[in-house]
Amino acid sequence: MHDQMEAFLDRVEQCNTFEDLYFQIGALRDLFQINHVVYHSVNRQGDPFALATYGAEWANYYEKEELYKIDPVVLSAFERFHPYNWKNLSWDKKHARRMLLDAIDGGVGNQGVSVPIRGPHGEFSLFSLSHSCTDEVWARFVANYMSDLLLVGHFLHQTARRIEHSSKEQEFVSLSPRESDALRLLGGGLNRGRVAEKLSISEHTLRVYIESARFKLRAANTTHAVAKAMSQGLIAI
Amino acid sequence: MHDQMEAFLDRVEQCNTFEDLYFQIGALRDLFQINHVVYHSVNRQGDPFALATYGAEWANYYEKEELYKIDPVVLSAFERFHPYNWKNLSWDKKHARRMLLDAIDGGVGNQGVSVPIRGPHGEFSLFSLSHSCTDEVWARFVANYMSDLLLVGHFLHQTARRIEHSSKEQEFVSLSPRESDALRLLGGGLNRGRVAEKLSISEHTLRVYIESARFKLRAANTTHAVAKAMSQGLIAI
DNA sequence: TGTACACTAGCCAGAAATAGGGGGGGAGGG
DNA sequence: CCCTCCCCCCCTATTTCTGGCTAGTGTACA
Repeated sequence: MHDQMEAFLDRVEQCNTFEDLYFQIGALRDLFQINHVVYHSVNRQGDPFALATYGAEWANYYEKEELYKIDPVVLSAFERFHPYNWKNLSWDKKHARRMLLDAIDGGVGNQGVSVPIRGPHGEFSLFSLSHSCTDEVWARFVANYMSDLLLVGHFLHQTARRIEHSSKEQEFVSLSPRESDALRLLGGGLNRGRVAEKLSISEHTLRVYIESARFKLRAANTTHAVAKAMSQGLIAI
Repeated sequence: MHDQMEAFLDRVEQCNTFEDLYFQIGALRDLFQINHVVYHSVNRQGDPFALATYGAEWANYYEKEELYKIDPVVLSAFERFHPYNWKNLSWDKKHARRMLLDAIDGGVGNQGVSVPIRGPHGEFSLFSLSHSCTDEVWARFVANYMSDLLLVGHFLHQTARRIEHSSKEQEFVSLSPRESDALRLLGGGLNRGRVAEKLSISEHTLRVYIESARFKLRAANTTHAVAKAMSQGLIAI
């Protein structure tokens, strides 16, 4: 199995189009002999993007019903670092439990595991496997292939971002130290007076920084600028 | 080697203190037979934290001279997703080249590879190996152990955050749908008038949501509330 | 069958942020 | 040498946000 995984990772790295990648997603499903494999970007502002072995039916239903708003798999992804078994999420809300039943009906399976993947500039993807089996069998599967899941997730993302970057030129903003300091402190709840005090500059000067940061980030106001800077990984609160 | 890496990852997972982790860092250096191993958080504002096999001399010098401000290894980390060989960075700046010579003098080695690791809430760590050898030997080393480096980096970070989180407890809040809608749209740059319009409620009502969200999140103002909600994964911009 | 909480709506005064404009100094790269 | 970018300071007018009140409906849960 280990050699097969190495070979798989090599094939992923050699993909040059999303079609290639989609094919590898299917190959991985066959390799693991499970119901489904999904890789999708949970990017906040970018175009939604997904490679999934799901049928279009479930995908459309999911999209239309805005299930990502209540899906514990997606919601908890933002909090997680390590791959997580879907079994360990909180399914006690009524909506969530109903969604789970819908998902099982939709052929997704009653078991799943997701790997969160974070890149520069706030890139965020989720790599998930789902299957139908008992809790025990699935727990063993997850434990056995933990390392492989991490690597596959990483290489899928690596390849996806290479393909994406080759197709379009993206502009990344960078903030000057003072600008990011200003936004960070503002995001920390300090008002302009406090921030200026903390940075040992006049409030007027501070304003220049905030405005230039807003301009760079194309933000409508301070709150927007802080939110954008956070989602692009430029600052951390 | 593969079995040894698996065993190593297990030992890392079993660490319960930073001292344990530091011991494993040293063990990894011996396992790879290289000069140095470092794991450190590159958090922009948070408490600096590092586990390194370096001597205190170089570490102090690095810290005192604020070399992280000009170190290409650190600066390019923010842009990278995949592990990167230090050879491929831009050392053409005058400061950078001088720093490199200092580092070689300091026993760091003339070769290195770094693995960027990103977690929730803007966590950002760097896991680096350094050594003294020829470019060719090092390139082979990096290529051979790429997967291992990724896994070790991941598990080091995973364990470090577990140890850190166990020492301080966090409070979890939950927002009502309207509250999170309000914060999400505000974070998107809309002003209160626009948000109220979009949610089809009066601006006065919207304010109640913002204030209750602020209260729940213990935020000083709207910007703070949005930032906190984002960093806790309650909303995504 | 309360009790809690989400959701809705309004008013007012004061504090804070934004939108424009003006100025200057210094460090680094082409 | 110029050009760019970062850094620092000041003014006024307008818009927006915040904090302090009151008060009704509906739903979920114990």
